[in-house]
Amino acid sequence: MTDQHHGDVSPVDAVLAALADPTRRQLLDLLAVLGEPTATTLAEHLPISRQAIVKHLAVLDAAGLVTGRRAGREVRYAVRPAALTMTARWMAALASDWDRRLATIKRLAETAEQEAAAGEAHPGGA
Amino acid sequence: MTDQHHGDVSPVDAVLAALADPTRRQLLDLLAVLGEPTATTLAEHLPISRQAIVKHLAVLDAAGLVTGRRAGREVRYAVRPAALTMTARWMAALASDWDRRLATIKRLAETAEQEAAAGEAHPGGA
DNA sequence: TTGTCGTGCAACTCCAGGGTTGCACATCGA
DNA sequence: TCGATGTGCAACCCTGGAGTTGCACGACAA
Repeated sequence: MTDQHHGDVSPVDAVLAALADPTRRQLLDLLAVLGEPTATTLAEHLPISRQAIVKHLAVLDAAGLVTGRRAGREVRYAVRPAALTMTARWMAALASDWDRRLATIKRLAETAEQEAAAGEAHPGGA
Repeated sequence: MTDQHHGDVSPVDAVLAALADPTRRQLLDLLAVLGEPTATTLAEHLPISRQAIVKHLAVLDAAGLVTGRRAGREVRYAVRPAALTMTARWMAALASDWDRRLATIKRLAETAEQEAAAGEAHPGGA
């Protein structure tokens, strides 16, 4: 009933949920800056435990915003722009849809106003 | 430490948090479709109470995604595309930033690889 | 004025998820 | 081989917020 025309069910759902958390956004920024850090490295840059970071990375991974490559005994994480780009596009489309609808409503309102004015001018026009 | 170059502190924060909830997105869609409904009207279209809807509308309003106009004894809500557009742009910029960084990293890696190969060719080069 | 309808406020329940700690397992260097 | 380092798993606490119900207040119509 809600996302019939936009496909909300898609990754967009997970991406928005993932981006909702400030720590997660911080993590993404950090990821972009550090290149391909490990969870342990990231933990050194944030005031939370490594475990918390791993959980966040799992969420980001599920949203397709991040990938983890195993390298020996460590796991190197990197950012993935694709999902973000897709979501940005989704949002832009939604916004322009709203714009369209609002413009239509405004136009209708103005038309109705004019017709009302015309009705006032010809009261017997009923 | 996180939003120094993107200005994360801005409305974007609130917008993302607001969009994180599926019910809220549903509400936005409904808002766009119905034009300028009241909380009560919206409640008739969703499986939750009016009070819950009012709370959601408050969140959306705080994020700048919605406005409420008083009209007599009722309040008519309407969608506001501006904040969404802004957030979409923010996301797109972030994504392209990631792309830039990833490209740089990749290029550096390839360069290092070539130099390593050159080093192999001239083992005494140290 | 009275009844009705819509909104606003407040208290309450409930659970998802952010964060922690503790420990077991695997990998690397010596 | 052994110690060190990094990861993975599991149990646990605790707060935020989604949702509910109940009621008081304000605005409209008769």
